[in-house]
Amino acid sequence: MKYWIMKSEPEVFSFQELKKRPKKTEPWNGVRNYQARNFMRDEMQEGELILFYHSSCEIPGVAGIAKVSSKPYPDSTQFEKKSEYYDPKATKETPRWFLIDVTYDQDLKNFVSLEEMKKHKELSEMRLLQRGNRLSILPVTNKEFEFILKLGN
DNA sequence: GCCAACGTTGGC
DNA sequence: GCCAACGTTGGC
Repeated sequence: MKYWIMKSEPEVFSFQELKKRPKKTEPWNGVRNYQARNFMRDEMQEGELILFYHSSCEIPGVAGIAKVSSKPYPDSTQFEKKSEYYDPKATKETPRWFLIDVTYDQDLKNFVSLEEMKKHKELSEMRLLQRGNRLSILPVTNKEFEFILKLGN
């Protein structure tokens, strides 16, 4: 069982919007970074828990808990000419971009801000907090996950 | 809006 | 295969 953190700009797609989806589920499309793709395609397993992180906003931080809810499959937006995520080098025979579905799991009582996370030495090794890190999907250790869950509840 | 850090592209 | 130029991310 692995744990993950996935970043989303709340103005584009927030944790609250995920919860409001009819099936509380959303395909995590638009990822165009190979490392992040590889996590989705090769490592993420159905049922694994995700810290849903809000980035590029007034108060960045973890907004809630989600879970992986599908096996990997091709991101359909790569084939759509009108999509901002269109990739002319991708074909249906050899798709380049894969994704998994993400489903709402649980709310946190409190939003756990980036500022808060930085205060705790228990989280000092988190990849999210290392400088220069820009990956939108990152693994989180069991201890880090539990610690953040505790901060939020 | 700035800028550090990094990923990607493309000429050679 | 190198590497400069360029683009993007994301906190501040």
